[in-house]
This record gives sequence, C-alpha cells and structure tokens, in this order.
Amino acid sequence: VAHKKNKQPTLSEVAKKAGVGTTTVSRVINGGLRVDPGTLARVRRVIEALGYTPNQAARTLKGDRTRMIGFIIPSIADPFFSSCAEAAQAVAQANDSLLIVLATQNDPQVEIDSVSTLIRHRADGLIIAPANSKSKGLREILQRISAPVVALDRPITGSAIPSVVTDNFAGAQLATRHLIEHGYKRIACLTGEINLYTIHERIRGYRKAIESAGLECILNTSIQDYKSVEHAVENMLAAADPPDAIFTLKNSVTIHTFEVLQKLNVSVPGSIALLGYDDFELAATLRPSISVVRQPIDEIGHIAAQLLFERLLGPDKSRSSAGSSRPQQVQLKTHLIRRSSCGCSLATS
Amino acid sequence: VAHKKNKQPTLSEVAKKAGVGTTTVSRVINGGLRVDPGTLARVRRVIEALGYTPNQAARTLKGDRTRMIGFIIPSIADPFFSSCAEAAQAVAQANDSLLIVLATQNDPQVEIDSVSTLIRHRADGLIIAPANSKSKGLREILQRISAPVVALDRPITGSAIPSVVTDNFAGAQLATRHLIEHGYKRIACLTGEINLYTIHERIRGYRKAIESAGLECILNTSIQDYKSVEHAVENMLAAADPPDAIFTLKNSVTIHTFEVLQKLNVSVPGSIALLGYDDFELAATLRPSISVVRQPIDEIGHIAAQLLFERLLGPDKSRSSAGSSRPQQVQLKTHLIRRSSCGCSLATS
DNA sequence: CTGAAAGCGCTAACAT
DNA sequence: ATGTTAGCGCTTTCAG
Repeated sequence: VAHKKNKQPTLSEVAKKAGVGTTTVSRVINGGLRVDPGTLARVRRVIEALGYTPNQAARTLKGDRTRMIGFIIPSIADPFFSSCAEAAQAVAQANDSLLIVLATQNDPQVEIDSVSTLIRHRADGLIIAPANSKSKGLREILQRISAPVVALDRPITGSAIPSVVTDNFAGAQLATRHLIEHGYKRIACLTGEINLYTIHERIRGYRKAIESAGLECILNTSIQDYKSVEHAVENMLAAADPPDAIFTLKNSVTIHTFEVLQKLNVSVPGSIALLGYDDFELAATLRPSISVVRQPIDEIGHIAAQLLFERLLGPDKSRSSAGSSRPQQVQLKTHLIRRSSCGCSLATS
Repeated sequence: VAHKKNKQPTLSEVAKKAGVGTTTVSRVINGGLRVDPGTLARVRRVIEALGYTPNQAARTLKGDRTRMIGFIIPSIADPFFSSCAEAAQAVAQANDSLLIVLATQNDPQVEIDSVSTLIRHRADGLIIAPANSKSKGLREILQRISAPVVALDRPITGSAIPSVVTDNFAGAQLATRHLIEHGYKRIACLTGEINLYTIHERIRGYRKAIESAGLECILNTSIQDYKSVEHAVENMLAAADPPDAIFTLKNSVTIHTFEVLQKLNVSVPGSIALLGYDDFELAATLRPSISVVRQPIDEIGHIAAQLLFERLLGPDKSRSSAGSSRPQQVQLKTHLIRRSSCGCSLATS
C-alpha cells in the first residue's frame, strides 16, 4: 500500500497492477474497443480498486480539448445572468464540459484579465457578456485567441463574433407604443448605465415610438440607485407638467420607481402608469402588478452555449435539441406582459 | 481534415525566437528573478510579440496546482446559491483560481458525477452543498479524494469535512418565539423538502419553540408548489380552528403563501400573520412587508471559499481579510427582520 | 546568470 | 489483441 500522499493513481500504475501495457489501459478507459474481454474486465477491476481517474491535464497536453468553457458576465448574483448561466451550464454538462464562471462587475480591466486567465487555462470556448460592446482592448484580445467566442446579451461591434441578444429596440418601442395607445401623453423614461448596449437600444426604441407619435421625450439617464430615482420622481411630480406614465429600462430602476411611487402614495396607474423592462419574480404579486417587457432569459443562455458547441464540434456533433445549425447572429423576440400598472387589467388592480 | 486550429505559441518557441534556453523563459514568466535585465527585456518583448501565454495544463502536469476549485450546488439560478457563488468566485479570483460551477438540481447521482468530473480535472478543492447530508455514496467519494472539501449551507454528517452553515434551528426557534410573543396561539408551519438538512433543522426549531410554549404544532410538510400552498391554506382556513399565524420555511413557500392570502383577501397580519425563512428582494416592498429570518448569504460563500483556500495553502498564505485561521465548523447567526406581516410596525402597514 | 535534460500522465503511431 | 515509444509544454535539478 503506497502512501504517496495527495496523489491520484496514474494510468501506468493501473497498467502495472493489471499486468498490461499502458495502451491497453488507455483503450479501456476510452471505451474498451479492440480489447480482449478478459483483459478488459481485469483492467476495469484494477481501475475500480485503485479508484483511478484519468488526468485531464495530461489529456489536454496531449492535444485533446480541455472540456472547459468560460462564461464571463458582469455578476453571478444578478438573476438575469445567473439564469443564463444555469442554462449554459446545462448545455455544457450535456457536452461533457465544465463551465467556468467569471464575474467582472462590468469592469473592462477585470474582463480582459478574465479572458487572459481563460486562455491560460486553454478553455475550449468562451461566452461573454461584454461590459462595453465597443471596447477596443476586448475586441483585440478576443480576435487573437483561437477558441470560438459567443457574445451574450450584448454584441461585440466591429467583429464577426456570433452573438445572442434580444431585440431591445423593438421591445422598448413596443412597450412605449403600448403606453401611447393607453392614451398617455407625457411618458417619462428612467435609466442609468447608458453605455451598455442594451440600454442604448432601449432608449432608441423609446425615442422612436415617442417621436413617431409626436410626443415629447422625457428622458432621465442619470439613475443609479434608489436615491436618484426618488430625486427624479419627486422632481417630475413637482414640475408644472408632470408625466402620466413612466417607462423604466431596467429591473432595479423599475423596482425603485415602484417603491418611490408607493411611498409617495401616488396611485398607479391612476395618477401615473408604470411599465418596466425585464420581468422579475414578484412583478405579478405586487399591487398593482407590474407590466413589463419580458426577455427569454433561459433561451439566451441556452442558445449561446449551443452556438458555442456547434462551432466547437461542428454542427452535427453537438448535443443540440435541434439538428440544424443556427444563424450566427441570433436576435430573440421579447414579449410584452400586460399586467395592471400600465392601465391594463384594471379589474384585478 | 483541415482544422484552422491556430495553436498558441509555446515556451520553447519563445526561447528559440529570443535566442535563449527554455529555462530562462520559464524564469521570466515566473517573476524574472536571477535573469539578466537585458535578457529579461528581450524575452519579454518576444512574449509580447507572440502573444504567448503559459499553458496551465502543462504546469499542472508538472505538479503544480490546477488553480481551479469546484462549486457544486443544487441550482445556479437560485438567488441564495448564486449569491454564494458570487462571493466564492471573488475569493477564488483573489487567490488566482477559477471557480467551476456545477448545478445538480439536488439529484444525488448528478452530484456524484459532478465530483467525479472535478476529480478528473484535478480541481484543487471543492465546495459543495450536498443534496442529502447523509448520503453514503457522496461521503465515500468525498473521503477518497485528496483535495480539500468544504460543505456549504448543509453539513456532511459522519465526516470531518469542514462546513459553513447557518444556525437554522436557532433561527426558526427565534422566529417562532417572536410569533408567540405577538400572542398568536395557532401557529402553522408550511414546508416541503423535509429531507434537506436546513429544513429539518428549521422544523426542529419550530417544534421546540411551539412545544416549549405548550402550543400545538400545526405542521404541513407536503408543500411543493403554488397549488399545494393554495390547497393547504384553504384547508386551514376552512377548519374549525384556523391558524392565526403562518411560519413558512423557505422562500418560495413564503411567496406563494403571500400570494394565496392576497388572492383570498385574507388580511395580513390582521387575520393571519406571516413570517418567512429567508429574506428576498421585495420582502420590504410588498404590502404588507414580509417579516423574515435573514441569513448572511454572502458570508456563507465567502467563508466557505476562504476555509478552502486556507486548507489549500496553509492559513498564512491564503488571501484572507483576516490573518487568523477559522474554526473548521462554522455556524453563522441568523437575524430576524421585523417588518409588518408578523404584526410588528403596524404603523407602516 | 544560463542551458541541457529529465520527466509529469496520457495518447497514438508503429510494432509485434 | 497488445506492447513500445515518442512526445504534448512546462518546471526543475544539475552543470557549466
């Protein structure tokens, strides 16, 4: 009984113990083809007895894939990205690969460092939600790596990198139009993080709808936290011509706006209607329930991972639900969920 | 079979191009000590020009750590675990390591497979929230691996594996007592998944408090989804002696209970008080706001990861915020958050 | 200061 | 059917 501490048994140890060559053991652990049934059984017994597990690092060095894919996102705790990660991990698992999750907090430097780390580890591929779609540094480093890359939620402009995003422009436009159809005339739009691709597109959608209807854009892009929402809303309410509807471009802003309106005892949608971008768990439970633009979150992660494996293995070999390969720039539709806060379903408010 | 696999440059390519030996290049990428400044600069230039990155697999094979740690949890999308993961990933990053996230959906077989995969990849260590604290198969495989393991949220009974959990018993007991102090006499407890360690402990806490006060346990452990909550609540309400308070043992049950109560127009806490285990984002925003037992989620993930790196590197070398090493069985305190639904702060309800 | 050479564990020709 | 052997890219003695 060898007490080599901290050491897993090796293939050649198995070979020695089983009285065979290393090639035979290698064949056994790789399916056992072209191996005598008796030998096969014996080797398997030794493997079992020793608790042998092939060393992936050695395989990798020999030229095999690492069976690891990187997943670079702003935050793991964010429900949107954690749901994407869950879906991507499932696809990775189905393809016998590991998902390595890296959170960047939207910091471009951390993002680049993360890519470097993944390259060092020779990840087979890479899924990334870039902090800045236009970052030159990121585009450069991404261009240099040989592993396939898929962009998630936000494309990487000026590159041929495949991406899976939702149609933020159409979603915001549709939502704004819906508010317009309700008859609201002064529709404010609250957001922050205007350098994000998604937010930028949503603003465009809002603008388009508002201007097409000949209304006035009331856009506040300085929102950061609860305080700033409170400040913004109080100012609007105190103005000579207060808004009759608010369109919020991201989850946290929607929630903060709801909270402020609730705190100020402003009737929703009576005095001011509210519609938010991105659904959230309790949107239907709040009173009034919050109308939102919903994105197919799971699909984003799922398709991004599938796209990656298709490029990795060739379209036919990846474990896809569908056999056909997809286009390289996927844009998913969003969905308007009509609840009470926009003025729909007044019966249940 | 012409794959356009742009291989990464290797160390010896750098050496050749720089006109030095591989040893020198190795020294350069490992800090550049004992290397002539001129040579160092030249080698660095070549590395830069070639975009060389050391191959982690080769280093690993040579005996170095893999700089990867595994993180096995039931679900990534679950806010509790994704927050833990975020904290753990930050610690991993600080220790120059990768976090590999595996979701098991509480399936014991997937769990064991996940551990195997991580062993194959020679992860340096392993953080796991076991689906079943008493699983023999899991304990066995965990015992066999040489890498350090830390249990998260749920201990692994019958083993010396360090764990980071919260005091579920005390938390539930405190919460139940709080309800009792409010004067409620018929306090129901709703839950599912009773095979989970956490739930088991919470039930114990509830029982202890109820029995100590000479009250009757009204325990329903068959909750699974909204429907089952609806059914349970309707039955309770229709009974001759309906409860005057409900204590829910997990997030989803709390929310479903709130929804059912809201739908049935039952006044909370007027007719029935509600108190839930585990805080959630909109608990304070709902009307009434929901009182809860809050766990220090980030700390759980953070401490678990720190514990792991302490065992991995020795207490002094890990990037801990504190220099001192921690006990191996950490039990964190929970906190009762008094909001309106239990009967506190009636002014703001 | 610097380099030659010996492996780390595995796979894949190439033998037998 | 099975063994022999040559590396994969890197670190690390051990000599210059």
